[in-house]
Amino acid sequence: MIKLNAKAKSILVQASFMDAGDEFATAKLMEASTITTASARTVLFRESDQAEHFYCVLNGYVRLYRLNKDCREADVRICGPGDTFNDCLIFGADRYHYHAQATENCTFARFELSRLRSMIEDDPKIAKTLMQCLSRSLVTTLDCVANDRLQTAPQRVANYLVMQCPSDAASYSLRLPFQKSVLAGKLGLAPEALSRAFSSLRDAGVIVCGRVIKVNDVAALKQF
Amino acid sequence: MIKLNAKAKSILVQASFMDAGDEFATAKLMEASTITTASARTVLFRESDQAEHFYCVLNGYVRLYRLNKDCREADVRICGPGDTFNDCLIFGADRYHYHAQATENCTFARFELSRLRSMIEDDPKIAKTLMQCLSRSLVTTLDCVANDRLQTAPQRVANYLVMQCPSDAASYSLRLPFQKSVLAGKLGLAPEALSRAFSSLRDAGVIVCGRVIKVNDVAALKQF
DNA sequence: CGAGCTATTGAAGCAGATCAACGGGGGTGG
DNA sequence: CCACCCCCGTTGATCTGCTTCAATAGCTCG
Repeated sequence: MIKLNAKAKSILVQASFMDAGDEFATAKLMEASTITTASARTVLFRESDQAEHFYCVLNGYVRLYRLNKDCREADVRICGPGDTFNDCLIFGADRYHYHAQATENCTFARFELSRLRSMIEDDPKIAKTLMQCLSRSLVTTLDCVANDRLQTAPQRVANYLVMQCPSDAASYSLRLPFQKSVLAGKLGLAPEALSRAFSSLRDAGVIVCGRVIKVNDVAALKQF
Repeated sequence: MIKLNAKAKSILVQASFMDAGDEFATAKLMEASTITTASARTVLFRESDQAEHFYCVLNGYVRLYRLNKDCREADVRICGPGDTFNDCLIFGADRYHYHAQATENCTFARFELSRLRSMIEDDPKIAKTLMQCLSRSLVTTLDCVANDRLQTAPQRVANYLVMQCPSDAASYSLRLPFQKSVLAGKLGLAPEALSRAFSSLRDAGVIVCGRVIKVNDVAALKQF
């Protein structure tokens, strides 16, 4: 166990999952957390392992994914700084629903599920906080289903770029916070399909240069 | 407003979303509910309408769906008796995230979001109940993403049939509780694709006769 | 500077959507 | 009660979009 350093603490406090409680509730949660790290490609847990922890990502990105019987992988979610996962286990099954793998060196705040359960019984503020986590996870996942079912590859990419756009900017530049293959997985695409989607957006003023993506006309992307 | 009749009440009590609270909490929830009905094809609310209610289905099936900009529809979830929806709005956005339409004549227990919020603050048991709802919704939706991304049409149908199978039966017969087009939407398929998926399962001992489906070999389906 | 991984591009194959036509069953009205 | 009609479901044909496979180029990190 590593003691909370200043940066981790600040991310944890800023993480939206903390912002519902009052100071007292925040302090209690903070005190119940254990900071852990995982190096790139580490598998944090596997589907149907005994469930033990709820996580809040402080640093890096985590893939949550499933396997089919041919062992092909499909991401169900990518979690970055401030995101929580395993919220569905607090009052749910006692087994993980997916595999989790660090895409790079990562830092987490980790909470024992059993301890969270008893904190919730005692403090409605904490319950509220965790309900907000659950809501966010659910909305994210619903959006994912809708996007998968309604949008083509270029539309998904355009949509992602629009979502990342700082408010009301007409054009902007973005450095991807992870590898393109991670973005492909997040969007439910093969890496090749992502690459082709980017090229098809070139006409709409999207210029890709390594991890840096330049969006010349946000409004045009929204049409896509 | 319609008074709870015996059947509606029994479904509501049995609905898993009630089973976490003690009798007192259950009574409070029951008292806060309004029973409403919707006739076939009624749209209950539309995406980005002002959010007002949390629902528990007592009877019938509801489609939750989104539209793309060409107005093509895609279901994100089908809710039947005992299922809840709009749990993500209790501590979330103040707008609906999808359209909702009754696929047939339906009955619901409906709760005002604002009232639920204050009940949660007062009673941790109710918070726990609603967290279980949220967890169930989230798991269902995660499964949906994973299935969409990992399985072909026949596999999705096989999986659905296996899920409906009474525990450990070697063979069984099922009457679909809704139209095939609803099942198609639930599985993220066009109706034609569902039809073809059924025929491709004929070799695996699946016989379709109108709404009745006979599954001769559940084990064989699990392989699919 | 080299090794290995990441990304791009091309070609081929496949799964599912879409369009169109037809058959049957259930509901409605006469 | 019967007949009609509409809608649901099926089947066939075509088309699009994505995956898969393969080869190559570029990056990153020892």
